[in-house]
Amino acid sequence: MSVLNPSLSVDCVIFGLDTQEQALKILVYERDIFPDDNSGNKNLKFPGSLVADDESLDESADRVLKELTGLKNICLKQFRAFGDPARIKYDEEREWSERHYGVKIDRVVTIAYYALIRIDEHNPDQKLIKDKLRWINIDDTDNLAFDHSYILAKSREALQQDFIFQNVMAFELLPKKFTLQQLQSMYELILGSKFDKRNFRKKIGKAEYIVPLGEKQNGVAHKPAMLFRFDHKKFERSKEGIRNFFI
Amino acid sequence: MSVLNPSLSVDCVIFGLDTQEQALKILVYERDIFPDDNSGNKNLKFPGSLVADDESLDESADRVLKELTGLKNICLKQFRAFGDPARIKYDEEREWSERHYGVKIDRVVTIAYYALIRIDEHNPDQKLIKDKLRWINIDDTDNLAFDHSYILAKSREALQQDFIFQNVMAFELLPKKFTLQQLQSMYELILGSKFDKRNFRKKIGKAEYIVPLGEKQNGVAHKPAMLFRFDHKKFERSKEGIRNFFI
DNA sequence: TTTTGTTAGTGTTATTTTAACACTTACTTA
DNA sequence: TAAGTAAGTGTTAAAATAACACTAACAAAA
Repeated sequence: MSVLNPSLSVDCVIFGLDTQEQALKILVYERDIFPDDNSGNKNLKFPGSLVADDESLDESADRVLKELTGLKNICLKQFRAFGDPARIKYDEEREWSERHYGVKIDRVVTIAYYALIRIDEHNPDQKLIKDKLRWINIDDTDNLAFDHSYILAKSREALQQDFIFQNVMAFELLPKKFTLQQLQSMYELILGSKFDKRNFRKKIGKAEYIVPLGEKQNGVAHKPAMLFRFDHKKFERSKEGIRNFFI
Repeated sequence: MSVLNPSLSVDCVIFGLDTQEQALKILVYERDIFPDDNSGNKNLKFPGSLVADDESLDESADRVLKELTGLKNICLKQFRAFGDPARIKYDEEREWSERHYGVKIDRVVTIAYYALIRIDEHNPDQKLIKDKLRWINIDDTDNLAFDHSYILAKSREALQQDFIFQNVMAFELLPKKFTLQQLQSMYELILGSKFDKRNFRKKIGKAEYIVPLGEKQNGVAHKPAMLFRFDHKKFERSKEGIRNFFI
């Protein structure tokens, strides 16, 4: 594989919903170039690499994600390019990049993608996990490598907008059968705010793409919840009629 | 100026509101590589150029726009990168690019920006206009150069989303003093749909950042309209409270 | 000076949506 | 059988939406 040029990369912000802990996490790759970085997260970066000369940006993102994490068939969404000349902050980072890629690196413009996945279903490659990859809580991400904290902030904005506009398949985040509580929790984690349970359920009741299964949870130490499934076709149809709020 | 690399460019989609004609237009640059292109628009492209090695992407877009059109102090918004290996469609285009930039071109990834301006205020440089630059109606843009028709389609989507989310200063499009009819027309042109006049005005009445001036139009052959102005500070403040629609 | 043409401006109503709020039910485990 | 836990449910007041048609004020033409 020959790289398109040494100045263009893709980076992947993978959001994972941890249904157990009810937390939103991101997948980071651990470098070891700052051995004594106890406080910050300077060693943590998003999976990313240089773009090859025969692939589109989308293809590049898919490939890089697969190579670095084992994750495939993930719906990655490009959301922004980052090209500040000073986005490589430390000399150690530049040196690490040059060693890592085996090319001279001056400046790298990166095209950033994000994806939403369910941690317990799409698990990254186990041997990679042990080695270099980690899920970390999204609120626990100060001072990541390069400008990756900034990239994370922008990816969250994009995610929230896309989520509201239904441009994003957030339902990948839930198990096939889910409860309304899990659904609400997902909304709250993505949008970063809390909703009233009854009002939330009233709204969901109108969304014909969330269909009750007539089954119940079992084995839980409380009243068992109804289970629902998500109807992709109806969801796609429902996307049409959204241009009603302005100003 | 040395280029960062010959594979990375910026392109600027400049939307201009023509208050007279009440039309939304885009600014295109005319090449002459297809002398007999009578039907299509293969010779028309957005202003764009290669990124220099010492500038950020945003700086590059500002510079390129200024060099090619004379426009400056325009608020450009990055919305997407385009990197399909086949986005240069014709050999003639590749040859033109190589002649034009004086470098070998294989493939160019471009970072696309858009801006909204008022045609009668920010006029592009007159001598450039006569030569190479033209405003064309936005519905009149089939088959532009490279993948620029696709870029245009994506820029409109981004514009509409940003407009609804108030991430964009659409009020740059109007004269300092404007009528509600002009305002409504702007909304309709950007969002591509029509609104009821009375309901529109009711909504506007609640937007405290659109303030009546107590003046009227004059010289018009009908009942003169009230004039309004736009209050930037109040607008910025009003942006905070938008996270109320979900699902 | 009157008429004509043109756009500005305005209010009501029925329907839908929102937001706030608290108790009972059904299950497991102790 | 009691205690603990999350599920599930309805009302109401306030606000937002959507549909709808006539009069007012000006310039230009007759």
